[in-house]
Amino acid sequence: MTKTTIEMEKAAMILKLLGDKTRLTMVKILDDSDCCVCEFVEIFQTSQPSISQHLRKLRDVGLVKEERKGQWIFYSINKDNEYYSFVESVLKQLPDQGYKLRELEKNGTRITCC
Amino acid sequence: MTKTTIEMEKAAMILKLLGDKTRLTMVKILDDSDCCVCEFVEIFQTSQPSISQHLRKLRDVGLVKEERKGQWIFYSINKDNEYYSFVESVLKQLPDQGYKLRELEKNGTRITCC
DNA sequence: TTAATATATAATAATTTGCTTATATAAGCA
DNA sequence: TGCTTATATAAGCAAATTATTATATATTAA
Repeated sequence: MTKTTIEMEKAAMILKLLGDKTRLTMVKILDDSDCCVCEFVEIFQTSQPSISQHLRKLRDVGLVKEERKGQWIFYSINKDNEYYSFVESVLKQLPDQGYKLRELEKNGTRITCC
Repeated sequence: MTKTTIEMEKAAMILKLLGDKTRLTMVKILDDSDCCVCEFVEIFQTSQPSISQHLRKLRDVGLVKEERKGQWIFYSINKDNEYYSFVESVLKQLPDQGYKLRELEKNGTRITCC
């Protein structure tokens, strides 16, 4: 175990960030596979700005990082983040969300876009 | 491991609840020892209604329970709660907060009140 | 170059949250 | 019984959060 305890204030900040269904699901999905913005828009059936704003919050604390690939911007978990192990310990309690991406593939929405 | 995964929606709800420094610290403290309201007021140096309101949120989802002892009401972790193991998995990442109660003892604030 | 697509950002509005102040209730004590 | 202490609750308010609408930027394709 590489467990260094996290400060209470920082822990509360991270938990608040994860305490939103959309962001929590995003992070859980990203923990398995990189994803681009339009896929999240499809998955959550919500507006693009809303998705972007959630991603920004995650990015602002360094939990996720972005990488442009042509027209698209892919997000991925930032394993170098100081809170990564704390976040992982939460994520591993959650049910797998891989089916959400598989649904996209079934719809053809995944390939079309990314 | 008695790990039954928690639904995403419920997980987000619990994380939001814990995503407040005061509540997170309360729960961490209660995980070690029962505590009464006036002790929390002392520890967090804030108003009694504010403490009561935080406790109510924790109680409303069944994370903590109360027991009256004469004049005082003691709060404790509700280990029967369906989210208990999820919460525990978070709490065990956090630094021990026992020193906060020991400080009260030093001040005499713990004994005086409870 | 123009149009289309993907994304970010800014401004605004709606909702939620957390604190304060005031008040109510319950128990213990003079 | 009346006073004090511990706690809860209600109402009001300011700050924070989230979603929406509008607009800007970057890339690709025609």
